[in-house]
Amino acid sequence: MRQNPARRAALLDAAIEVLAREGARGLTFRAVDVEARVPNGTASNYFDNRDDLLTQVGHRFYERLEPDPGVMAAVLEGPRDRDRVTELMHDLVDRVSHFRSGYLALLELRLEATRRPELRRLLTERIRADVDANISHHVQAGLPGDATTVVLLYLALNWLILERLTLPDIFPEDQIHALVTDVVERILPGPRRAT
Amino acid sequence: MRQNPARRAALLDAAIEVLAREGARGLTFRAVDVEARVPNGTASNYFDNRDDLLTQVGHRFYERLEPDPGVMAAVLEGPRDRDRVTELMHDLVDRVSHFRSGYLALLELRLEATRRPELRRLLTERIRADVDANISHHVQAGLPGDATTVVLLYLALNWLILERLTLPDIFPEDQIHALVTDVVERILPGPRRAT
DNA sequence: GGCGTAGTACTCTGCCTGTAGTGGTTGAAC
DNA sequence: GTTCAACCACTACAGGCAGAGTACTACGCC
Repeated sequence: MRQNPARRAALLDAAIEVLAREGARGLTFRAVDVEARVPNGTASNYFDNRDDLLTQVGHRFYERLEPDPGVMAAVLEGPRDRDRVTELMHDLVDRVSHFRSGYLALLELRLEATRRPELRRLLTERIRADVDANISHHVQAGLPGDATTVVLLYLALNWLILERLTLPDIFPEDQIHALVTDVVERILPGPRRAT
Repeated sequence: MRQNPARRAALLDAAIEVLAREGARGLTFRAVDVEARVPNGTASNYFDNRDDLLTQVGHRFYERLEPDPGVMAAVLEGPRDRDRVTELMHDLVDRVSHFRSGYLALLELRLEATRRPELRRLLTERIRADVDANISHHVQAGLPGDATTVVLLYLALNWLILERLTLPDIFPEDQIHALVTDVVERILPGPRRAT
């Protein structure tokens, strides 16, 4: 089992791309080797088996999603009203949508988690932490809405992104934007701008 | 190319089960043969190739999801207020959740649609029709809320179901129930019971 | 009796895994 | 500064395995 961390990370990033592009069906050691432009058999040297690979991909995904200090700090600026939340949600949706391969890979992992207990444990832990972090961050930033608000935004926006990335013609691009605004308006009642 | 419609349907139903259980990775002609308890090579005789198989699975899925007249009629009974909507949404979530293999198979198909234009066209068409039908049905039944309401319920509840089916420990079962109520309460403002 | 299909059996192919072996690089010890 | 050891990249290969597809036989229905 080789140890070179940079190479391991490169292999995992390649695996994310393969997952998104070819699906779970296409995720083989060989495909990872090719995607990472690395000699055949390299992935075999870094991962015990497919299960090991998938679990490490899960870890890697969240490693790459580590909080962006800039974005976090930006939330603390500006007003704390509903229009601000709308802005933040637009940013969020756009940011996640732009990491298309990552998002699709995560969906593949979710489906794989259905049959791999260890992967399921990992994803459950990370996603729950993510939701909790969103809630406390939202509340502590003094933004309007409670924990339930944040969870409902999480639900609706996630499916909206999924729809956008898998079947983009269901909701055309301009409608997506309007829908994000609608989501916040309906889920977060109250005045638009702080009075 | 064999024609027997009953056998074809049985093969497609088997394919749905395989998709849900083994994922897109496990969906091979052989696996379908085994699942349908049919001799090896049969699926080869019924489908040109993998693409053909997947597209027909998409058709079959929606064939099986044809409107349930009983459920449709039930909506027209009882009051037309928010509590009624909450009830209906609870029923909906439970009904869809119970067709676990179908829902998971559809998710697999969505991801496959990312790389198969024909499948994407098919799913786009059927899902858009589904959303539109939900909207007109809701409005014509005189239930409170407009088209946007229905779309937002669609978004939030779909992700809730996905969460429930793929990572059940994120939101424990009792919380799911409460969340459905929350979703309706927040998205559909107004009095609980008709006055 | 003929058409279509179920069922059997077999081959061919291609891909994937895992590993052995070699050469090179780096880092440490002296 | 030289030597040695450890690690790793890379090549090449063997073995395996499952799946696709197809001839062929048998059977039932019209």
